[in-house]
Amino acid sequence: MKMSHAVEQSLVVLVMLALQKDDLPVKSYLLSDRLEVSESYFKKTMRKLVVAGIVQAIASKEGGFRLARPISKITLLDVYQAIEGIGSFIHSTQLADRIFLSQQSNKRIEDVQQALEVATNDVLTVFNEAEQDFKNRLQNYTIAKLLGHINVDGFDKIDWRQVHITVN
Amino acid sequence: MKMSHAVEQSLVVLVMLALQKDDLPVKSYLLSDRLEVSESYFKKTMRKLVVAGIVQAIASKEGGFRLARPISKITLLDVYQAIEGIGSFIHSTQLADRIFLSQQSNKRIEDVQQALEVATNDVLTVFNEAEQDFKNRLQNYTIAKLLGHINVDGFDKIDWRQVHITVN
DNA sequence: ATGTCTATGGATATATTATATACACGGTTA
DNA sequence: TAACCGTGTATATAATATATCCATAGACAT
Repeated sequence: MKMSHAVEQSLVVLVMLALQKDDLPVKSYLLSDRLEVSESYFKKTMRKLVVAGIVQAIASKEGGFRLARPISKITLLDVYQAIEGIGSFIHSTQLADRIFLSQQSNKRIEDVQQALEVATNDVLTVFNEAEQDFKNRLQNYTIAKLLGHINVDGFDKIDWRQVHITVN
Repeated sequence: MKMSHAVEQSLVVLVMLALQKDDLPVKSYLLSDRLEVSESYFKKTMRKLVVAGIVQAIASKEGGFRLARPISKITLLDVYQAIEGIGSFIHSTQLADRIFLSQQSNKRIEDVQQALEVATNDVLTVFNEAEQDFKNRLQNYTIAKLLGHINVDGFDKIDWRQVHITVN
């Protein structure tokens, strides 16, 4: 159970785009070079962010990627789910139901069996609650919150399209 | 990012062993048959629980597996970590440090850069906190708690070594 | 409208992990 | 000591993550 590297890569890219001077689109190879990942793989990752409505893609000369909405409306959960999907990371087979089926009909057996099904269903409930705790924490942090130290609307912007980092 | 089926399987097995009559060891093929997994794979899973000190293995005729400690001292986190490992599910590459290295020396650039590193490190911090939330929830539930409905020390025990479920 | 450069989508390849199987070995108990 | 069980190793298969290539479609500048 490991989280994809694409999640961390996406978050770094979003921080970069948030600081892009004049909100100009940045080409994929410029970003993938800095991240030290292949451009092809990077573009597939970015596509997921496009589908999720987090970034905007411009297919044209002088095109590239830029943010699709304000960083105050992009949570860590949005990014996580754009990459990992919205489903749960617990695949719930109905294991308990198959295990405790009784061949006999007997009042006491049925009682034990029902209690067992309750117990095993509770296992899934607890895991789902734990996963929800995880996701709730991610939802409480936006990119804007992470960049709280930086005056994003000020003049400390960077033009990633230049080779060297510049400040206007 | 998916959790292994072995976690759910392990928990079901622990519930079964907790209800085993007279705490007698249960052979692996009896358990793997009920779980509908291969015996070989199942034994590898059980080995992890042995190493973690959760179950005890008896290699002998009339041997098998039984619980190594009381179910009040086996948490869902113990089982999760026995299968998935102790480590984090976030592989922390030091991505941020490689991205924002500046070639120039400039006071304002250094300031922005430092803020960026703070921001990207905060990303990892939040994810680690979220993971900790997940694990804290699991640690708060023991097998005993899940079986709260059942009188475990009473007479409603089951002998999984019999083909049919029996109640003494 | 046309040309240019970009993202897109499909096909495919490789690496890693999860799941599965077979078997020789050693250990424990009856 | 004999019988049986878990252990360890080697190996196979499935699924997924990561990576690459290339043909195509789309947007912008002119």
